[in-house]
Amino acid sequence: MSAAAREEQIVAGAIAFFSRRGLDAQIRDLAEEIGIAHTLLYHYFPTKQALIDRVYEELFVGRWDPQWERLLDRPMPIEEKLCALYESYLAAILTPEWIRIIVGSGLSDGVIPARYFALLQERLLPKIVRETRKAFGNRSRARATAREQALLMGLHGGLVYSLGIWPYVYGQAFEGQGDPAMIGQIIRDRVQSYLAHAAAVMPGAPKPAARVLDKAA
Amino acid sequence: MSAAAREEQIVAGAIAFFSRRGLDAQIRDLAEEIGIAHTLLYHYFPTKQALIDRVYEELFVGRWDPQWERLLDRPMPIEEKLCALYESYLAAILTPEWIRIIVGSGLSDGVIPARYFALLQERLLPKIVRETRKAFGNRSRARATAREQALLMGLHGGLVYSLGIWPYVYGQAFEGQGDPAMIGQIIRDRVQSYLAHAAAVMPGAPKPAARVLDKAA
DNA sequence: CCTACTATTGACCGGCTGGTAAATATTCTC
DNA sequence: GAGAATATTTACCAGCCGGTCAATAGTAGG
Repeated sequence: MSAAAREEQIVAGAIAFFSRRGLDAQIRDLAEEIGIAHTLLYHYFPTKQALIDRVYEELFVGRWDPQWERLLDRPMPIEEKLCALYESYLAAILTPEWIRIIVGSGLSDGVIPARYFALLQERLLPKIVRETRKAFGNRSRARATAREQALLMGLHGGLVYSLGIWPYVYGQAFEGQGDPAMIGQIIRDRVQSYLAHAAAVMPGAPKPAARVLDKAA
Repeated sequence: MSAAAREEQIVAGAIAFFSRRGLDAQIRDLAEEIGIAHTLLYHYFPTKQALIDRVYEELFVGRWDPQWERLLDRPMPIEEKLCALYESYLAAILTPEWIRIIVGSGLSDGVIPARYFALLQERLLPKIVRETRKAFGNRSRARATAREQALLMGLHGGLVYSLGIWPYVYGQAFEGQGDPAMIGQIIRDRVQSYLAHAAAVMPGAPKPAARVLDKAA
């Protein structure tokens, strides 16, 4: 087997293996799963950490799509924009490998989430807040308020949690899992739910704690 | 030191230790942290697993509050009901120990989340769906639809993710962290966002994919 | 005090861990 | 097809892991 092909096989095997068994799992087991002696790994990667770094590159850098940032600048209704963004974003990250490895890394040394969320917080989230404001006629360029951030994290986290962590970390199935149409419906519902309350948390919004639904109770 | 006090000290130490280092961490390190020989642990717990089981009891069974189920039956506006429920529920679970240990267990054998979420899915979530329907005049007793479940998981997951996983698993601070007033505000915003779209996903709701905000874009 | 019980410890075991060193198998080049 | 380069393996090491065992320190009751 050629060196390049072997290396790819090792990286692919490592992604599958570490996502199932955690980054602390033993490289001897990984080697056995691939069908090689564990020492051969050291021919391609100097240490276990180097292999893990390579997994990070493949999974988190490699799956980041610069289109996501540009998508928010396109002239579309805000709801369509957010739905399109999350359809594309979630399609990239909602795999057992991505979810389990970033969560596992968060529980251990946390370097992977630290690097990844710096990217997310810098490139994507502030832009979403700004576009949300624009959609409601709010031209403010001020930094997102705590409430705006929290509401957006509710949208973002709600999707990642229910479609990623829930099935792949907790092993809980949900109705419609694996059905792209249902995923699209869930995204749309969550985006609409986000937008329905977005205006209330923007800077200069009236009556912060108004109970909008008393009449319905 | 009395046997009972020593045992409590060990359990408390184990909760703090395992939450920081993961359930795979070595009991020798735990013993050193407590200030005892690691063999003394075996005087109080026959195996490492027995100690972990005890941690589960203390943390997940011990913190479950039967009031949560009853709270949903009280005659209050739905928004107040959900805010009160999540204030109390999140106060119990939003600690590094609770969050990190349940997530860590999910990544390894998954027995703790399996047991815990069975409780949640049986005792709390269906009742929330039913109360939400009632608040909007929908008397249906049918099982929650996939969209209803997903929207509720959006509320639930959005809160757990942004207030629990984000800080305690990913180590990302958020504005207002540790401020009870801000937590209350975030809960209220998320509950209002949930309720604002709840009617649209109930059984018999009109126009599933209507774009409610086109005009705003 | 002495005895019996229990809390606590140090020494140790077998198996596993990341990593090294050297030997062997394979492939490529001329 | 010889020789060099490299892919791959076998044998090994030092340290760590959960767990056992027997010895010691401490304490409560008579």
